[in-house]
Amino acid sequence: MRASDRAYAALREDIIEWRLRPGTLLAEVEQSERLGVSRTPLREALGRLTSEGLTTAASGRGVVVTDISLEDIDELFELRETLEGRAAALAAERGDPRHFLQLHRELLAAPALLSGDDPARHGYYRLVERLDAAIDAAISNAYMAQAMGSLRVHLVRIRRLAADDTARLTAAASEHAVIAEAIAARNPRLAQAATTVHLHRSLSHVKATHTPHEKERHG
Amino acid sequence: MRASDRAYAALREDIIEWRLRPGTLLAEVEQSERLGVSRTPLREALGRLTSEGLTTAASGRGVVVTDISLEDIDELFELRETLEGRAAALAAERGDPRHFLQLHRELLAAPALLSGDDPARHGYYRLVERLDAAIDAAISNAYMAQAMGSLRVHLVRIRRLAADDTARLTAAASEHAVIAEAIAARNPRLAQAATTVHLHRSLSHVKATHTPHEKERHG
DNA sequence: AAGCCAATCCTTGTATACAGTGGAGTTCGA
DNA sequence: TCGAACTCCACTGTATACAAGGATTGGCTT
Repeated sequence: MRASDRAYAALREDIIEWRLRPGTLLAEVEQSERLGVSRTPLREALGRLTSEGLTTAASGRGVVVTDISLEDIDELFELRETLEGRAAALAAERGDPRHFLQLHRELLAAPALLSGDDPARHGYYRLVERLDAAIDAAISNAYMAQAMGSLRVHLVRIRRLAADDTARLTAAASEHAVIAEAIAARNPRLAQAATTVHLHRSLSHVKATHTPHEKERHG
Repeated sequence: MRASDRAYAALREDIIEWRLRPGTLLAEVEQSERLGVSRTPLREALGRLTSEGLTTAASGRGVVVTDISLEDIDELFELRETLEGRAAALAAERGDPRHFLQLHRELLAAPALLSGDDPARHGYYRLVERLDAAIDAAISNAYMAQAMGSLRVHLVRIRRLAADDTARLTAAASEHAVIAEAIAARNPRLAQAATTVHLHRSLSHVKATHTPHEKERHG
């Protein structure tokens, strides 16, 4: 694996996992020494992060980790509703019903994944990722897939802000199940509506859990 | 201006203007000599182009100019309809009607821009860009603006494929005028519908003019 | 004392040298 | 004659040295 890939992956995970908090200045020499690569591949990694929006170029000082506020979350979900709503509708038109029926069944059984001893909820999130991937594959539109992919980077970052308690994840699983069912039934309008409902409930949850911490300072 | 910016701008324009055709291999030394910069800034430029999708990394050989086929155009317009349709609706909800009324008036007068001696249609395209910018500003959503911006890069590239004759541009101007009027009237559904109509007619025109040349080879 | 200017330092931006890997071409064997 | 393997070359990937620019801090002036 290339050194620039390692630096990119390490920095990306540090930002997503909030080990590098918004506003943190990433100086080239500092980070290159920390990650054990030279400045050249590190610069490439920073360039990729900046193009994704995870970092912002600060003229003359370096790059800083991009801030993500409540306003950003509203904007992010507005775009998300636009893209994922349409994606669900297109998947309903084009997808293989059997595939989504299978995902529907697994999503109905998701509470079992949440009750077990899996604090990081890997099993659950993996199932949701499979639904996303199935929708991506069904619509077979590279441009749309790329647009949604660049969105998901920021969403994973937000996930860390929300207290994803078992109650919310159980509800989310059933919302996902409705989406999968609508796609399997080849009902585009229902699939889009179910996606809209799910996203609004997710957003409400994030804002409800995050607002109390709003006053804490960062930097 | 930085050398990497110059290299980026030069390569980007070469690709958009079809001076560098799809499939062309961009070797680092070759391009760095041609553009008069060293390999380091050139690599940064290539990285940016690749993240935008204008070039694709070919393992071990370098980067090649991304192909853009008729299928791509369908996919591109599918995403475009999703994003721009929603953007028009949001602009109708949030924009300043006076601003869009002004654009509406100018778009009605657009045929005058097309009849004059301006072979590159700069005046016309500038007016359309102002409408795009006004919609962007009205929705005030950085994520959505970025998504639409990355789309427009590819659209400019396609524009070169279509024979933008005066007849089509005159029709397009009147379609744009309808969109501006709907936004000014604060009618989101009409704005979205007008955008859908406009994009479908644009797509039909592109496909009608491009299909005859489909068989020509490139590389 | 406050504001402005200048100088210095730290930072990014660029060039180039070097290493490693992948590909293509050629040659040998079946 | 065709296929496969090996070798060589060219290209990318990385490191480092150097240059240039901006920001910050100190001193000077008002």
